Amino acid sequence: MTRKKTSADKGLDFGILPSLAGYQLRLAQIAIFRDFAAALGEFDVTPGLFGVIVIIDANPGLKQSELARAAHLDRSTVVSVIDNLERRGLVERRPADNDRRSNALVLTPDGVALLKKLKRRVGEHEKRLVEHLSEEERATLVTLLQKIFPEQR
Amino acid sequence: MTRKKTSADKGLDFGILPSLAGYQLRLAQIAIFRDFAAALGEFDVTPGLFGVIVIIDANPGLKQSELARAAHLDRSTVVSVIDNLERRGLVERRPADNDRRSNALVLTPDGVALLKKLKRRVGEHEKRLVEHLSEEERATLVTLLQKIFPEQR
DNA sequence: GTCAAATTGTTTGACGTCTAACAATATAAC
DNA sequence: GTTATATTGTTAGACGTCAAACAATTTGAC
Repeated sequence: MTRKKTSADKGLDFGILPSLAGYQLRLAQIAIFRDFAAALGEFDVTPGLFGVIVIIDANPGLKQSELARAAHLDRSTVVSVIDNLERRGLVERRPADNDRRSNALVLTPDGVALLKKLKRRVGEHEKRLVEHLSEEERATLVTLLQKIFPEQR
Repeated sequence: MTRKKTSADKGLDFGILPSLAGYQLRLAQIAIFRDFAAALGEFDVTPGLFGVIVIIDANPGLKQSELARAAHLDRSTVVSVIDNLERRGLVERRPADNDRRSNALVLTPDGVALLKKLKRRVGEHEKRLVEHLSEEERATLVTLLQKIFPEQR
């Protein structure tokens, strides 16, 4: 027996949680988000927002719906995300060719410039993230992560 | 060169994202959340809420602040979480001994009964989660995850 | 013992996300 | 060609989370 339920000391009992891969992943995610926010807080950019900017940069002219699918966001969420980025002058909605319903998304020069700074910060963040992993372990981690619900991507 | 930026086909370019461990972790997390929601949607329980119930069960009488720290939630978030669980008759706030500021949290019999059902569902979910991993790979994954920002836990 | 500092639970307001509904437009069936 | 169906962007409403401020209470310094 490792720990009595009724123990009065500060060490809490986490029940089955630590044995669940989903829980460990969630813990890692929370820690990552914290470090990411601390590293990029000055720019008001979350991991999700960073992903959106990278995807627009790599696919100029893509439509909001395509962005939604790529970034695992709802179409309605993309509306407010792009509202946000457009208000900040980082992204532009242009009329799309051949489809008067759609907007073609492009990064503005300011957006491109910001992305450059963000990439440097994210690089440093990523370095801290894998600080206690060897390069081989890092590669293994990525491989294993990709084996989780691969049918969903 | 693997893909032209200006390609007009559906395959989007994800830029540096796939090379980031943080991004792969985020993708896995999103997929896990989806499956969890599908598996437990009927009970209106998220991974975080499940964790809260497990922790209360394993540490009856703990205070809201202790729960907040354990579950990585803000104190103010715990208020609404417990409001929710108390409204559903799953958790009870009792006056704590020796501290008139604090509440001692305990699961009601209904809460204990629900937890039992939840655990079965979560077990099935966890099984799907590691479906494409060998037992050894699963253990490795957990070990590697624990090496990410270990100082934060 | 008194009084400053810390802790606890709470409220309020903000933010990001989702779902459901809608109008405009495009596509497919016939 | 006309008409039904699907897709796109949007709004409105809900939910979960956080941070800041607050009153009640406890703890610690002296």
